[in-house]
Amino acid sequence: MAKEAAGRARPGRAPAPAGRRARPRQAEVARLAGVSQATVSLVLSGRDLATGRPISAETRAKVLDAAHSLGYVPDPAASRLAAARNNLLGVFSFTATFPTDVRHSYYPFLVGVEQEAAAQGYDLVLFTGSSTGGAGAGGAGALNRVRLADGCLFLGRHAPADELRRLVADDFPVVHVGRRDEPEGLAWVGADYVSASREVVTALAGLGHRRVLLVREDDDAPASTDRERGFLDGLVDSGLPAGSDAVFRSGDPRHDLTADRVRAWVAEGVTAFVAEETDTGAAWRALRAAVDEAGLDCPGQVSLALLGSPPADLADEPAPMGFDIPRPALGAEAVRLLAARIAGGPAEGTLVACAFRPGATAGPPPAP
Amino acid sequence: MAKEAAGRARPGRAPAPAGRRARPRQAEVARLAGVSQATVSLVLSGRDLATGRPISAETRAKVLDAAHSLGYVPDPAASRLAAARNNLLGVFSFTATFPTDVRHSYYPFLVGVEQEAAAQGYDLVLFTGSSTGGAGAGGAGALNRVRLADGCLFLGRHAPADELRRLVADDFPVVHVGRRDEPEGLAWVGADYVSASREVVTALAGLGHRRVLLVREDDDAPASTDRERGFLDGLVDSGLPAGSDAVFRSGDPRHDLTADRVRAWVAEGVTAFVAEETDTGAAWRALRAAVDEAGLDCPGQVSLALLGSPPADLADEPAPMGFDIPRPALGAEAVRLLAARIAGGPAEGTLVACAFRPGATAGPPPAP
DNA sequence: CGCATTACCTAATGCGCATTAACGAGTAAT
DNA sequence: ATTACTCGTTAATGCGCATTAGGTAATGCG
Repeated sequence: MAKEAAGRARPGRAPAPAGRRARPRQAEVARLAGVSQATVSLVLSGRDLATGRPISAETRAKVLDAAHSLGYVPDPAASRLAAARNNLLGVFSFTATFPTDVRHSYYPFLVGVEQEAAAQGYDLVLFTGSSTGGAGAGGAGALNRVRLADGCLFLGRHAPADELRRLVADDFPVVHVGRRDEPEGLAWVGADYVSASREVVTALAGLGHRRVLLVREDDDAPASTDRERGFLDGLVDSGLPAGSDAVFRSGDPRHDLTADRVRAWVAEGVTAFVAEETDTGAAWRALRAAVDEAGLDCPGQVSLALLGSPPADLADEPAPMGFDIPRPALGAEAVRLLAARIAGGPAEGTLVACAFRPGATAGPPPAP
Repeated sequence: MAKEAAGRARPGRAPAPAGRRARPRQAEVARLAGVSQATVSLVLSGRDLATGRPISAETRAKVLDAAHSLGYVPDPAASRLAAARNNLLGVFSFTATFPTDVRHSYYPFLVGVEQEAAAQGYDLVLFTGSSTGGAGAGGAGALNRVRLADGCLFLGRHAPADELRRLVADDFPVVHVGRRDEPEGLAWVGADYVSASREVVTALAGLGHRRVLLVREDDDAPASTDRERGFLDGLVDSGLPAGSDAVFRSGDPRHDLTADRVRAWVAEGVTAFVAEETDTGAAWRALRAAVDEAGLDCPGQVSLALLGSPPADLADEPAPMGFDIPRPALGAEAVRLLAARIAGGPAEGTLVACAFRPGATAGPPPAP
């Protein structure tokens, strides 16, 4: 393995790619402090104190001073390559981040993420779904860019299962935001729709309602399924009939949910309606419209509830009974879980409780 | 530089950190394809075609096959280390980033930043003012953390001049969001308040107003100065008197701007009032309140305009005439400028045009 | 006073990839 | 046949950092 002693050429890197050469390396710090690069590494990583590796206070000070005066910052790529960590947490979003309607869900989440990340000593790397930067080509291995960070959060329903699976299989710390069973061993955090929905139904029952109807769309996402389950659980808990006629499922609520139909239900004894929350809020909109058109007074003659938050454009209307997804809390919890994963913790799923919202659309049922 | 031939120890890395060892390296691909690692790198990066470095089709195919069958994905950390750049753009905010009131200005900006960054092939690193991650201590050299990125955007008025100066002096690519003259050679992007303000005045003049008054706070930030200049320019352009009595400056508009004073101005012939925009919106609030209290009908008896966007809590009132800062555009422009800086471009300042907003608070002056 | 500690520090090495001088094999030109 | 190239591929090297076996004073012990 001896090197050729002869005067071979020296390939390697070109001297200086012109750009900025200002960023100081550990070597410069070492030179300035009059020590070796290894010592600089030891001091700056604090590994000396932690592992009982003795470094004299004088040397420490010299190194620290030199590093500070040079404005030294470790190169994250190098740290990472050297099998350490870089205090960077990735955030990869699959949803279109930009349309205005997402503003209301993505940002609050980010607030929580940022706060908790800061608390844990991490900075954030925002990976953009459409970005083609970095190594792999745009579409295919785009997800691999995240490996630069110590771990990564994934947002949005459309995370490609196979790529995620690969990451998980390689034991790269990943946390998905939103319940997800797909890749085995994937950690996730999600809102507890089941409990929150149950609570809404319980509140309605507590007000005296005996017949409650759920209006939901024709979608089998976990978010929908969970809400229905919670709804039915709530009915059962309150001793109310939870048959299949307690749920009205429609692929197009705007057309199927007519005023006539609402009147018919009311005639049958239904006094409260519950709508699931979706991206578009179609079920809720249809319900409101139908009730209005049927000439029914909302808190007076029928009670309404929404299993989630109202769409942004209806924010100025009186708040419906329902619950709010604690997005900042969700973000914070995701970060906590991710940090735990990075530290070697298990890949578990975590539910975060939603906040019940009494609202102004529910009251006692009308006297018979 | 000859290596010690003697049987020295071999320190280096521990054999295998247990965890993820499954990921194939270029070396494995090379072995499977029966070529060298260098060839794999050349083929996979496509650098052979680009730089005219010829690689036989046969070899290419062998390498590609091997890579595919092994599920090879490049390690971004290694790529970035070897390439001396990391395709990371920093975003450092000095304002409290996440408190609710900033929500409305920070996020739209970030939208533009992210979009343009993605387009340019960069990912984003969000540095948090309070985060203590990384090497340097928290408070003092916190700004140095940003050096981990290829360049950095700075938001907020309170960027410490000396630290910024240091970065600029080291030729670290920096772009400040908001006009700024402080550190010589600092690149910045800002909204063109001068033109936008002038446009508002011109619109008012076009409606027939001959006496227009600017209400501003007692602050000499560029943002305020620019607005005043644009205001005065607009008056001059329209052949209106632009004396010092066209501007009312107050350290505390809430107390100084009374209904009586407004009545007096109106009696003197003032038919339109313009308020500058500030963080708190104090001038605009005071103006609205005083006009209301004076019992003046807004579009009818006096016209009002705001040099900027109304504060978030007044978003539901009728939109005032004025202009909107195109925050996404500003963000995008900032990224473009930063990318140019990284590529070795000059440190220039750039203005982005604001969008005129007709609003509903201005009309023709009342007949005399 | 000689040898074993102890306290501090440094040399050497590799992580995975990109880069480039150089080399071997053809092929064309002299 | 020797030189002059072109083509295709490889060996060697380093990016910046972390890691660890030693080395070298300074100190302890009998």
